[in-house]
Amino acid sequence: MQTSTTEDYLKAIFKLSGPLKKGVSTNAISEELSTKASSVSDMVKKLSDKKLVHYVKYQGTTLTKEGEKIALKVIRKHRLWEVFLVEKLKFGWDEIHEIAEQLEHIRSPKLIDKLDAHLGFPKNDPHGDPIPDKDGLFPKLEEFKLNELEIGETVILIGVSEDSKDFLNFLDKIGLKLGSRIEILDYFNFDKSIKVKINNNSVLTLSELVAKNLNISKEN
Amino acid sequence: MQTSTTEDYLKAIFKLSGPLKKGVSTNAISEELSTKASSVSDMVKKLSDKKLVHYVKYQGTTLTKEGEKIALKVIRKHRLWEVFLVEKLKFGWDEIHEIAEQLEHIRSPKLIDKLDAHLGFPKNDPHGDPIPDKDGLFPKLEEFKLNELEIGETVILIGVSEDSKDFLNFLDKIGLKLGSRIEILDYFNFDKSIKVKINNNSVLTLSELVAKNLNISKEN
DNA sequence: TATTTTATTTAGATAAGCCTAAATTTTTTT
DNA sequence: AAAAAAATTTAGGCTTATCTAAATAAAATA
Repeated sequence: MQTSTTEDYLKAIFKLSGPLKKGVSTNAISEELSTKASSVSDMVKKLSDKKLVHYVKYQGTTLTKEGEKIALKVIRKHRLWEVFLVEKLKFGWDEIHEIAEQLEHIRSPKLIDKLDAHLGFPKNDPHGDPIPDKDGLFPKLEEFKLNELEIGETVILIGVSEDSKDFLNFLDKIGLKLGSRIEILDYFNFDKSIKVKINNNSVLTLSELVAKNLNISKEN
Repeated sequence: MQTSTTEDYLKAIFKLSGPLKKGVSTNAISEELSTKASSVSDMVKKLSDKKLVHYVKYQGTTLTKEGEKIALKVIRKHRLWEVFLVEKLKFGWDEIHEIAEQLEHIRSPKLIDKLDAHLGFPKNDPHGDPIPDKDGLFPKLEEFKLNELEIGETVILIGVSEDSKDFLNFLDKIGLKLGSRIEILDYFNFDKSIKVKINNNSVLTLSELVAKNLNISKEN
């Protein structure tokens, strides 16, 4: 049975890993949890002993299957409690985070299932974030094509519908990878090309053909 | 800001002090909290440094004003959460104690006030125990023990003084619930057992131990 | 490439709570 | 009142999670 500190670490690592499950730096964790890097070094070593994370010195940390399972349970609890605080207790959505940070550590599977039922099995928390189900699965992401969006939206690349070498090389060249953030800047009707900003960085224009082959999703 | 261990100690001392605010022995505390006497010795010394208890070596412990204030806040939270678990989440009254033991440590004055309102400002928890108000005051109500009555009287079960699973299961088995009507049929002096009729229905004999742990009231 | 800067890890302490074993005080029994 | 028993406290350790300061590795820059 893990401590609530362990749960906080796993949750932080999950959050920082992002959709691509990238390795997380010691400094990033220490900032997220407001502790010192040395404390994090200590702790990830211990989590590694418990097989909750993969950790190689100087090379960042990722969650194991088991670690992710725990993280998702905590996130589920956090978000369900947030729904409770807003829907039932009439809190403002801006004052619930700290309270949910405490409630998320309450240990009782039966409690969280009953809470879930009491709330009508919500799919999202008051901030719009998805609530993992009992098995740690997020409600399925709605997939879009890049050319089905509005100007101003920001999305994440989650796949491609075309896997020719040419196409993949092209994506590589413009710096688009799975998990890349794409912001829609403009849409040119005459040839249906789309001006985008990639990873808050380079700005370029994608042809309709390219846009149609990018599978994207709103952030999770 | 006190830790949840501190809160557990203060709550235990409050409970063990009884209505006469008697000094509490180290052993009694260690038994209540399932720790060793030596740990309690350590701890009460620290609580004394923080002015939460009066402690004189070998002479027992009592709460200070401040210590009692904190204890009452924790008890208030515990009992309000118990109401929530039974009324809103439909838990059985015999399965809520452990969960409330955790919830009672959640820190947020606003949360507990909103919870109180959400529940309709209840005066008693599901076991019938009174809930202290925001200022730590108990609602005044006339309570009796079952073994303090005359033959022929009829009363209502409003609470229990013992919440072990065994006891609650026992009550369940003989059909005693909060609100049950109990008629005193006979009183056997030799072992102080009491013959009663429950809900105008079953007739049985309750031992002195059981009788002492039933809180009853003449009105409803 | 050499040097500087940044990130990370190690070493050594600390505080809270808990434990066992031994010492001491209080209470009970003879 | 003396001896035995019970209750309590002290001494010395342990674990978790934290910290500061120093050492080391990696990355960035000249």
